[in-house]
Amino acid sequence: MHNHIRVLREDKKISQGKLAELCRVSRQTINAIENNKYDPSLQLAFDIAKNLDTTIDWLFLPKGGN
Amino acid sequence: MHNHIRVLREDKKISQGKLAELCRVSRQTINAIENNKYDPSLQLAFDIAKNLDTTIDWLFLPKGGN
DNA sequence: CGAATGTGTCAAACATGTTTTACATATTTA
DNA sequence: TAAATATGTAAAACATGTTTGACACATTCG
Repeated sequence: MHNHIRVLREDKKISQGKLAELCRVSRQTINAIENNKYDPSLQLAFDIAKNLDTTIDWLFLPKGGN
Repeated sequence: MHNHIRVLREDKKISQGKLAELCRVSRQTINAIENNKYDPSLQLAFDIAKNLDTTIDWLFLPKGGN
């Protein structure tokens, strides 16, 4: 699963730590997701999308196409 | 997290077992998700949405609004 | 330069999602 | 009515996601 978090986050000029705080998760979690270490939970995916003013369907590109 | 899986699945007249097979997970997984025992992984959420011809953002209603 | 901020990473512990096997009960259909 | 199909549920094992604390390195800013 690929995602567009980093670009959008940098567009909004907020740090991984700030996004983590907005989503109420640790900074390591955001970092791991941006670097494709693992996928976020569905709830966290919604939180990230919301805080980056977009939708899950736009932010994430599932394996196997959608 | 609430979801509209059951209605959509019944609209398409497929069983939990059939949807499970299409999504390549066990029937118990689909059953647990329909009955809000836990949320699917992000990848599985995409697979379910795809097989029900809809989007994650339409299918799932995250806790805390979106 | 030195301090502060941002990013990458690691390990251990803990939380959540998924499979398998199994059984009970209901609903449909031959 | 009997057989087949569909659903709910449970426990154990296993896989994945998340936290905490820690450290390294780079970049920015006073």
